[in-house]
Amino acid sequence: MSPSRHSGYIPQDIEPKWQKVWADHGVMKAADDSPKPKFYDLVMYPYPSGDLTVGHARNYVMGDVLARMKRMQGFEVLHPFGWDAFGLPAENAAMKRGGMHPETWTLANIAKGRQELKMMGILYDWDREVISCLPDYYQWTEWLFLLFYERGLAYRAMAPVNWCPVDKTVLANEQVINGRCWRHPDVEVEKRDLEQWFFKITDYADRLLDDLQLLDKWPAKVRLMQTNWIGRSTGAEVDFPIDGLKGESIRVYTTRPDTLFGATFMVLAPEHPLVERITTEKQREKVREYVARARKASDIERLSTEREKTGVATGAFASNPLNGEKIPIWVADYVLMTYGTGAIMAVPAHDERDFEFADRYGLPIRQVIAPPGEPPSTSESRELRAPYVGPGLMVNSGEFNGLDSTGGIERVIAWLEARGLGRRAVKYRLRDWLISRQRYWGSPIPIVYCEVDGIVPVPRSQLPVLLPKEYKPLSENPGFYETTCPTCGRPARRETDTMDTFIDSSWYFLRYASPKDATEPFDPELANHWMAVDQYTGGVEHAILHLLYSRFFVKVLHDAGMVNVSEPFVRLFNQGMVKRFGQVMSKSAGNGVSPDELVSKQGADAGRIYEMFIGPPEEDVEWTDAGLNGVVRFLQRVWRLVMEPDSIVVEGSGAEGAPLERKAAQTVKKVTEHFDELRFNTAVAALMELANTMQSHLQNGGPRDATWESTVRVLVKLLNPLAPHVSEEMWERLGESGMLADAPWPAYNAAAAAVPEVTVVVQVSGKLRDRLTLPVGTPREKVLEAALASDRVRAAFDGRQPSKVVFVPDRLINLVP
RNA sequence: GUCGGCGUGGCGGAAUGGCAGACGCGCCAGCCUUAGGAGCUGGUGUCCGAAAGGGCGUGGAGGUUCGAAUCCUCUCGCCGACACCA
Repeated sequence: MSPSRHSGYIPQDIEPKWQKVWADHGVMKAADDSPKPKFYDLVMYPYPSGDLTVGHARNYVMGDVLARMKRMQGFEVLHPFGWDAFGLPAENAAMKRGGMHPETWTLANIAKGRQELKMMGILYDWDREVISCLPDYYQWTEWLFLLFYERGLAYRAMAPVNWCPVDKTVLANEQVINGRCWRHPDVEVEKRDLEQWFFKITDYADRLLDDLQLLDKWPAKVRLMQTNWIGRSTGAEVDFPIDGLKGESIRVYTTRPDTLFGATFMVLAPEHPLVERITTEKQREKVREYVARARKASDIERLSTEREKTGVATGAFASNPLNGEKIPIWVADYVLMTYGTGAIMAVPAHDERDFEFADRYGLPIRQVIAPPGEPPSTSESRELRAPYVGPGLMVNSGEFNGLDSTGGIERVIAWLEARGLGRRAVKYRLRDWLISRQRYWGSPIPIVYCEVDGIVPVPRSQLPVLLPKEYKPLSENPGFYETTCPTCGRPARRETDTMDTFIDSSWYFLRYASPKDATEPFDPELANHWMAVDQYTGGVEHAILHLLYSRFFVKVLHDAGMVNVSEPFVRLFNQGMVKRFGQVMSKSAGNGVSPDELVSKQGADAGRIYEMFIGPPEEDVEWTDAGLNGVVRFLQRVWRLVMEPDSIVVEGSGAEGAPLERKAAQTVKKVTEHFDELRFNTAVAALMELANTMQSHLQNGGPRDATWESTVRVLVKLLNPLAPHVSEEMWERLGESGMLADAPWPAYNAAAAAVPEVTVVVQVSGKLRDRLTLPVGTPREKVLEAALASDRVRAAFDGRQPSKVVFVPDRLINLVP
């Protein structure tokens, strides 16, 4: 793009200049001991994939705009950046490049990414940069693992785990989507029984759920997603004695104790430990065959709701503790071993799944809840067409008949508790967090296995457990795993799994508070100073994973006395993605625009404004070159207004100055509020309006007086967070002293911004005829007088007189002829 | 299936319950130019009208209100999350 005929400004001339000035002055360095109020402005640290496009940059520009404004407003702003640098893509990329070390690839991408962010004019306190794959970070990840271990929150267990056959590692539940690997939507995960490390996030389920209420500045959607993910349900555990096995019973969990009389059979999950013991001789072969088949089936098959339910009778019976009735015990794979007790009482009349199963296998269906307003069906027949799952009146339920089912829940629980047959219980969908990964490129788990002492945590004095230089699986590297027991000194074996990278990212925001601390993960005093994060910006894809894990970490650290806050992020914002040609922008998709390309053509400032103006920040937006050109035009017009006002052709003569003054004040108000609310698109629009007003002012022959001069400075200042280079350059050329980045944000002049008038809507016969702008406090008679004086109102009356005048709320009068 | 969100010009989108369409893109006309994918000016929801002005308009149908894109009910369409969690 060539410069226009007007001299204009050339971004390539001024952008590097100011970037250097800001760096030399340490503009975004955060002082720990500042007397100013703090503002912690954080963007989710990215994976250094080497694929940074202007699409990703949009997120960082948002953070930068806010940081720059908050700084000018007098806050001590902490605006740090770092890299989520461990993880599989580095290993994959390294393998593709013939055995290159993942670290080489990762650090090269980081160096490049850092440059690209700087050329966009985005300012961070780079002294606080965090790189999760370097020992001075991951040694503290190890340290924190030990803390979790000491607090009983890290345990090793044999469990059926999700195994991704492509990545050759296990996955957390959160990383399995519809039974497939989160990284490979085409690859089904397999079930394997393995000894793995878990973090006991379920211990915190209640607090993670309850504290969501404190997060009133989070999107409701994210809170809802976390609520559903934690999935708390309340009900009762009930023991059903097994026929012929004295003293033994099957424990089930139900949320509907009120339907207990309707339990006509029981179902065990195929993996249930009692299956083998209770099955009768006659059914043994069938049951074994069924269980074997169920174990082999993938989760995708098992969890499909489309599929018809299958099952097989064990031949055994149990008795209903409430009425002693004998009911058959079945095995079916629609019951999951991983939820509740792995066994259910089936109430086909009031549960859709049980109904479907009973219907298929001809099992009895007995109504025990009558829908409100319907006569209860007296029979125990199978005539019911569909299960009724709502509340109602308890029927066929012995002594509980006639009770409302909602209250009945409590009554039945009390009955069971009094006799020791059951008890109130709370269950969660949330499972413990599987953190082991069978990969090289991650934080080592600081554990040693000794034949004598068993599981031995590596003492803190022996941290860090360093990754070996040689890139090959840790389990095939004797130099790494051969060690001695820290307790007894005998030969022992190191844990060769590494930690899920989501552990690294669960505490990085704390490390920013004291990134160079060599004695602990973070300095509690500094962490307490900077926490909580005032503004956290990142993609919705982390609504559950990262945001739930981070909340869990902070609660644990809070309990350990290391931080005061119990929630890390005060305000959360999920930005939309940038698309181009209808697809999410990325280098690999071939539709990416690199910061390089943008800066060398239209300049960083135009790009920054365009990213903010392109659409609402939370929406996905489409990048177009035409739209970008519009912003280039806007910036050149601003330059002309500020630097070359003489070049604007005057077509009128004389104009009042008052509108200019008020417009400026209103723009300050709008831009300040819109930035605070992250409504960047409308903030840009407000600045465009101001520029348009200023241009009209000159074209109409308005004076370039003191009002004009101050309006110019307001425009240049308000523009600074969005287009820092060009506004800084204009500021200097206007002869102002000091950097604009250091100048105070324009005063929020409420009086000037407020409209001193009130608008009165005049209706005649219920139809809007005119609007009058009157001074605040105008008496009623005067309002009426003004209304009747209006041409439009007179025309509506068509010569007649109003017969009735109604003053309805403040801003309206209603005239009826 | 369950839960949640969203439907406004040719396009992206504005609008504390108060003149719908700010701002920008695109398009049209004019000016300026040797030229323009540069710049400037004006116009641009739709229908009637030369104009003034008026009718109709925020997916659809009702409702609340003096007044609804906005609040309520139903409905259609799109998008997202979860999906046998007892």
